[in-house]
Amino acid sequence: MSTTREPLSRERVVEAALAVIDRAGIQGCSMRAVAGELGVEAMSLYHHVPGGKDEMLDGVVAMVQAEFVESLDLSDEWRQDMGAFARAYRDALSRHPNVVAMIAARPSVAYRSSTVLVGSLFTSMEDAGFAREDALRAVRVVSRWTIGFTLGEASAVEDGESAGQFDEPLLVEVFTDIARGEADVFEFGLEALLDGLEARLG
Amino acid sequence: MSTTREPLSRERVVEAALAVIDRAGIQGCSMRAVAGELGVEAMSLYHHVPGGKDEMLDGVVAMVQAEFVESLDLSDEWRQDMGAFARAYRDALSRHPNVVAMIAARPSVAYRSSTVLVGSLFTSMEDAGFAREDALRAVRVVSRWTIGFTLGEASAVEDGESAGQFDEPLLVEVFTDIARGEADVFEFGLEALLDGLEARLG
DNA sequence: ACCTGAACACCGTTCAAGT
DNA sequence: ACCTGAACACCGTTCAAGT
Repeated sequence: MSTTREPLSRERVVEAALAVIDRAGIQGCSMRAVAGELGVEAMSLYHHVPGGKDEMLDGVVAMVQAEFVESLDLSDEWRQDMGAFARAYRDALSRHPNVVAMIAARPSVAYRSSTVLVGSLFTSMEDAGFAREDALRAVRVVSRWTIGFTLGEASAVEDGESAGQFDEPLLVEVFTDIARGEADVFEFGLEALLDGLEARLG
Repeated sequence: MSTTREPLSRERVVEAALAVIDRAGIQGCSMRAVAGELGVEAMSLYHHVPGGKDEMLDGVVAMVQAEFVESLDLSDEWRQDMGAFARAYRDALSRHPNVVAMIAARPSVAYRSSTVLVGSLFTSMEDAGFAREDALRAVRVVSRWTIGFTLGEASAVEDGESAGQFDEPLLVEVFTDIARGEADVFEFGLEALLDGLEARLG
């Protein structure tokens, strides 16, 4: 431990919270634990996150979301961009599996921090010939689907380990499959969905 | 309040927990609150739910899931059954919006209580000519998609009320749309996904 | 057998006090 | 200005004790 007294800040608090969540889950993310991560007392956090724990967790969601948005290159070709969006989103969420459920429960925080992205996808689709209404729906369907899929995936990993406990052969098969990883199921579903959207063009 | 001393049971405890969750959310579902619902002290619950709060919440998920599975009639025609499955699932989850996030975080409990259903969908698809692998994937994709969609929908209702707070016109539009209800977005996405799956036949 | 009172080790948060 | 000690009102859970 260095004695350097880097001063606390909103960003450092949120970073520490993300580190604790990645390591110990949301359950383990008490104000006291985050403070401990920073070598500080719990009460100090409130000076930088006045809204308390809720604001801190909102900050964590926004940070993960921002990481992902910045990592994404768009081409203005709707199908490619939709695919890139879904795959990059899944990648980002896989790096922080314990955050996925938080994102799912805070869609407005997620939308807010990806305005540019959603807007770009939306105009790409309109340019390609989708009805305005369908473009709006499609963006929401794909982002929802990706969150939903990754959410299940995040909690399925631990469940997969107990596949043998099922007495129904089909369930054993399903959960063994899950434990092997889900990348191909994700691709299968994504392509099916994009095919279905493409059929609605014009 | 009658003085009838209907004895406590596992089922009554789980029912009371569901009632509290529907009314006050998961946050409000403390052991003390559930006990209060039953006119009993918190410590009494442990005699009927030895695993404590976790087991109680698992029971709530299983109960909502069972309600839904029992309400569903299947026809053995895969596309119709997939659609009926997704729509009935969304309906059931809409009746208990505060439970949706719990289901998303407990996929194994959900699967366990719908073995028969998953098995039936699976064989319908195989009968229709889907490869075994694709049928497995398809069942998972559709159930995930439905959970993910409904999850966002459940928390979007409250978010929709604050649509005006966004400074980006597109976001205002998106969230106003959400507040109006999402049935048509659900139908749009579901039909697109089923179209995409159908294209993979044979 | 079923229920409970008191207690333990936690939690988020407040607020007056320290430097 | 920034941090903290002590305290408050909660929480899940244990266990010996009551009926």
